[in-house]
Amino acid sequence: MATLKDVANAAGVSVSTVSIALKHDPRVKETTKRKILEIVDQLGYRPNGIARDLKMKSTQTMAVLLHDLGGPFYSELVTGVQDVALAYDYSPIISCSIGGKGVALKRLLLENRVDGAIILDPYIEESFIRRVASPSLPIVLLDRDIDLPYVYRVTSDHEGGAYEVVSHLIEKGYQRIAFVGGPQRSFDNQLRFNGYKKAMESQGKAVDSRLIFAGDFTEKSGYALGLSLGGSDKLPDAIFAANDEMAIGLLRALSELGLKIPQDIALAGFDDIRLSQYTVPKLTSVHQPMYELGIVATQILFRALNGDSKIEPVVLSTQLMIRDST
Amino acid sequence: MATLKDVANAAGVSVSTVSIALKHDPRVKETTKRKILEIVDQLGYRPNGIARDLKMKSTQTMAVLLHDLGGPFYSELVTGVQDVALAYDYSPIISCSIGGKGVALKRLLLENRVDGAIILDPYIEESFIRRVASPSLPIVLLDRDIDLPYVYRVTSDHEGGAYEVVSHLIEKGYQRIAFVGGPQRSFDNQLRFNGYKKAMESQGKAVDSRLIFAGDFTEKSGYALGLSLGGSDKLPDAIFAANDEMAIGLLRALSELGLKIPQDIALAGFDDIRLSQYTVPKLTSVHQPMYELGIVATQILFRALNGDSKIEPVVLSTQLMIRDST
DNA sequence: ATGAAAGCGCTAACAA
DNA sequence: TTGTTAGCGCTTTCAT
Repeated sequence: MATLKDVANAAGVSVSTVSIALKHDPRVKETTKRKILEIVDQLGYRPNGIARDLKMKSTQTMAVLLHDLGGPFYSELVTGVQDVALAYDYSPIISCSIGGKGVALKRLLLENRVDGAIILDPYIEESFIRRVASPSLPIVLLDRDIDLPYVYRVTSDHEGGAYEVVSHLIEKGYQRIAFVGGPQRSFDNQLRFNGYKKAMESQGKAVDSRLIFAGDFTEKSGYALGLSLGGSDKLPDAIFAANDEMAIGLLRALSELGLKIPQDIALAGFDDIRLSQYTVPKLTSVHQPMYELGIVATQILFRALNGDSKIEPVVLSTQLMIRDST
Repeated sequence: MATLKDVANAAGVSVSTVSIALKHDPRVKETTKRKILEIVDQLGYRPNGIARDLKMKSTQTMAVLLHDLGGPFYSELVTGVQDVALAYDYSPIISCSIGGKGVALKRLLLENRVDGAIILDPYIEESFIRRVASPSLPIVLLDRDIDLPYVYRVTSDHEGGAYEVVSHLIEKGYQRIAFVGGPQRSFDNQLRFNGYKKAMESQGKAVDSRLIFAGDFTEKSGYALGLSLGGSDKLPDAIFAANDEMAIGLLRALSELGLKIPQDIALAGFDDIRLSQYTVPKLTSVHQPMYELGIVATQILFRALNGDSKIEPVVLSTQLMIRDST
């Protein structure tokens, strides 16, 4: 692998001349520059970014840490991130923690291989985030509620979205509206539950604990719950599932039990994953602005990178997608 | 940011002692080590990976270059990559080219920021790949047919999968089987067409050019084609779409036209995306072994990284998923 | 217009 | 058991 020095030697000039010549610095004569470029080509010289990063103390790279790539919105999120990063001449690199035992995490964040990070991963521990966040490594945290220095927050309005969809159910005249939640410790889930609760209470409906069920955000858990629910005698007349995966599981189970949706029981989800437009009936859901989330998160990261530390948490509005299941 | 030197000074020892102490090298006395560790903690010292990479001329990092993350299989692929990479103590970093104008590509591959790469992106140009592939940067190319030094190939058996699904249609008794293809220049598409052709010819059916249609792998193109096809007088009795997206578009269009599937017309896709299990009727498709693809690609990359350059292209078998649309 | 030299933070061979 | 030193490939200040 040819280095700057090799090029310099071959061209009969010094490394510094080559270095600046490659930046098209006007200080170097046209003729020498041309010669240098020729040799670069001939030797197949490629700059060593690592050496450059070391010298510059900057990588022009930011990490986007996702739990897994399977989720339906990551693509949109990353597109948003990229659109902003590009303008700053930064490259986002994506890493998913699942299965990686945190090796990549450590390499990227703990060992200064990136200038900043955007994290959407409920499984990365708060202690780790606390440890790595610093003025030289600001972190934007999505969908989590952790208040730490050098950590900035952006989230969708889970509570508002849930409030809206449940209000919609109430308006439609449904009386006994069940909530099928995800993991208790999930921040999103809590907010969605809060929205459910507030919507119910604002209509003078007390939250009935017999109408609260817990799944784990998987389709499977929704399916299981749907089977037991559908078989019980006191069926609710509507269900708000805290995410679409579970809603789809519920839908499948209830349909198999011969229940008509929404006539026998209405069903709404959250996330607006692609599948919800294809189920029969199409699923009412709440859309999260993932692209905007990516945009905003990245903008905030750059503000922090530029020394701005007074950044308030941002909450982005969701959008209710009314379809045929309600 | 504290450096090794800072730690050394504070501990009253030399940098090399600190350096090896942090690797738990038995050469350094327990007591000094303990003191060093204490200072490390106190100063919040974090090793600078960049400096290390420079010295070591190795990043223990590999790039996984995807076109976008929206695809349904990337998650599985990456999981496969990670499972193998972990065993070699390597970290995969993912980058998607879409929208990035190749900035990230250049930074990663051209400037030696990774030790190797796995590429699944039909839009990265051959000339670029040729330029960057080298003994010190081997590349594993997925689903492409480019024969270059230091470039190794792994692909699903697109042709075989297509052959199998079309044979299945023939066995079922369908006579006029149409092919709805993707972009002409797509390597996958060509192979799938070859499979279609071979299956037809092996049954003595000539390929009828009036039964060959071209879309662009999007649902939208399938939908448009479906509308025009469904409205024509000479409807085929089965369609093999070169991917599920188009098949789903076709399905939607044909259903809207009141055609019954598979009674009026049968339909099969390719890729086995998640959605195909949820359409009505469920879509017959061909499953690609994405996880294995990730595994095999990564294994090959490590073989190459270890100096093995005699590596034959690998083709992995697909699996026919017969569902209700045929 | 070009060169010499220092130094980014680390590792490892060699000395002590 | 610990320290000295050179050097990875680059950028940049200061001379010339």
